[in-house]
This record gives sequence, structure tokens and C-alpha cells, in this order.
Amino acid sequence: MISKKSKYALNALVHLARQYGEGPILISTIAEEENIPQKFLETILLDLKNSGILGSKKGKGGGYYLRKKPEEVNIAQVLRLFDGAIALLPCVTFRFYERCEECKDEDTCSIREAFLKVRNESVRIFKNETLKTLVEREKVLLKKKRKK
Amino acid sequence: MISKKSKYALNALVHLARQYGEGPILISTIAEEENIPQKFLETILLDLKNSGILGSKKGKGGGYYLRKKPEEVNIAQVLRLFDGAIALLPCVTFRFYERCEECKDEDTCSIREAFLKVRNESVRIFKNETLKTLVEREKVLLKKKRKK
DNA sequence: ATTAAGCCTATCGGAATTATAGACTAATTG
DNA sequence: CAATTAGTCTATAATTCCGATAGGCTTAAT
Repeated sequence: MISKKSKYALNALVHLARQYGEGPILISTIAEEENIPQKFLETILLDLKNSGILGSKKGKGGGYYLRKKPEEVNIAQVLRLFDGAIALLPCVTFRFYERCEECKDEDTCSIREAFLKVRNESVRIFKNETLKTLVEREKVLLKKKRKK
Repeated sequence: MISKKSKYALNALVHLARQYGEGPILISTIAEEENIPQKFLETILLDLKNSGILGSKKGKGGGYYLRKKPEEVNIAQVLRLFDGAIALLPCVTFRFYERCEECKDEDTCSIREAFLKVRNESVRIFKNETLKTLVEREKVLLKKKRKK
């Protein structure tokens, strides 16, 4: 399971992507509309800002906004920022690599190979899922629902 | 990341699968050879027994053995037993389903769809990875290594 | 009866997660 | 330039989960 942080971050980012280019949005607005505890959301948005994805403006008329284009931000980036590796075993990640303590020989570990397959597929899918595709899909889903 | 329990369980199961049909194996043997804390391993093997995957014999000459055939036990089963859902969001699993608290409308959640794709691929891969294929792959990897 | 081995219950320490409080800083506006 | 608005920083509380251990109980073989 991913952390609440990652989930909240994704919801906040999609919220911002919906209004991309329309100026800063208040933390309090995002918090209310997305049902996220405001103080918690503050730390999350700060992290996103420090990683270069978001920008902020202080004072009246301030708030947060997307600094990158929606198509340049994908789910993999967000998960890695808040939850670390996407892989399910430390020995199958590249940037968060760690040896499994109990493992006798990584080179002949068949379990490792199985988890490597899953990691590679997951990363591939998550990289294709950008804020742009998410917002677009949302629209499609909305239309479908209205027809019912 | 998966829990140590799942990882230890998989290592223990592969160990038992290597000697499938050759009678019970001591907890202490598995613990030593697979570098697993024995007391911890006891609880794990019990869970595997209660789920029907393993059988046990008490007393002298006792130990644990595979009750199911190696090709009938896959990684998905093991992960679900110890870590619950394979999905990364509670709203994309079937047997462990829970609504995301903050979610306004599941039907139009584009994030949900993205995570559903990942879940489906992961489950597909994990179901294909059985104790049989793991043991076989191990042999292949060993041969490859010896050639070097 | 003795001994070997798995079974059961309880519990502990530590880490991570989720969340909150409160003071501080920067920018806007009248 | 004072007042207000809104993001930033530091600290810490509350919970939950995980990995691990202890110790006694039960069962089966010899």
C-alpha cells in the first residue's frame, strides 16, 4: 500500500493540474475540496515544491501552482518522493538499492527475478501516467457517468 | 516493500520445494540455512500450515513439509497471506477492498484506474511464479554462474 | 518415561505514519 | 508603513505496525 502522503500528493497535484496556468491556489482550498488535513497537506506541498514540481506565492493572492507542465509529472516521481522505491524488494531497485540481509547469493535468487519483473512493469505503467493523462481520463470518466 | 514475513516465507517455501517429497524438515534447519530467526520462523510456518500450504509432523523425526504440489503454490498466495492485498490502494483490491476515506467519487477517480492497471499486471505475474518455476529458475541461474 | 519437536500466548522495543500546534517569515495592499 | 494574508519551519503527540523473543504447553516417537 502507498502512504497517505503519496495519495494526498497525487490528489493535490491532479487538483492543481485541472487549473493549470490559472494562477496560485490556496492550501486551504485544496485541503477542503480534496478532504486532506490542512496542516498535513502543508508539509506535503512543501516537499513537492522543494522537489521542483510546484511553485508557491506568499501573501495575499498567494498559494501553490504547478511549475512543471502536467505531462512532465508522472506517478512514479511522486511515489518515489514520498514512499521511496516502487519495487517490493530492496534488492530490485536501482536508486534505493540495498542487499537483503538474509540472502545468501543474490545472483542465484529466483525470488529476486520474479520481483524484478513486477517492478519493471509497475515502473513502466506509472511513468506513462502523467498529470495530463490523469486529468484527461477524469473527463472521460465523468462523461461516461453522466450518460447513465 | 513486502514484509520480512513474506520474504522469509518465500525463502522457506523454496527451501521446502527443493526437497519436495523427501519427508519433513526441521524448523531449526530451515532457520539456519536460510538465515531466519528461528522463533520468528515458527510463527510463519504455522501460518502457512493453517492456510493449508504446509503440513507438519510433531515429535522426533518431525518437521514441516509441503502439503501442496510446488506448481500449486504461487507468490500471490503467499503475499496475500502475510501482507494482505497486492494492490497499492485499498480501493483497487477485490478481497481486501476498502473505500479511500478522502475520495469524493470512486467512479471518476483517474488515479484509481492507474493503480488498477498496476495491480492487474502484478497479480498476473505473481500468479505465474510458482514454487516449481522458482526452483527451476534457481537451477538455471546456478548453471549460468558456474560457467563464469 | 523420556526426549524431541512443533504449538500457543503474551509481550516488548523501535520505527514509521499520520497528524497537530505554534511561532516565524514574506508578500501584498490600503 | 502597518495590517493582513498566506506560506514556512520546528517540534512533538498519538497511533499503529513490525520484527523479534520468552516461556510454557502439547504431541509423538522410541
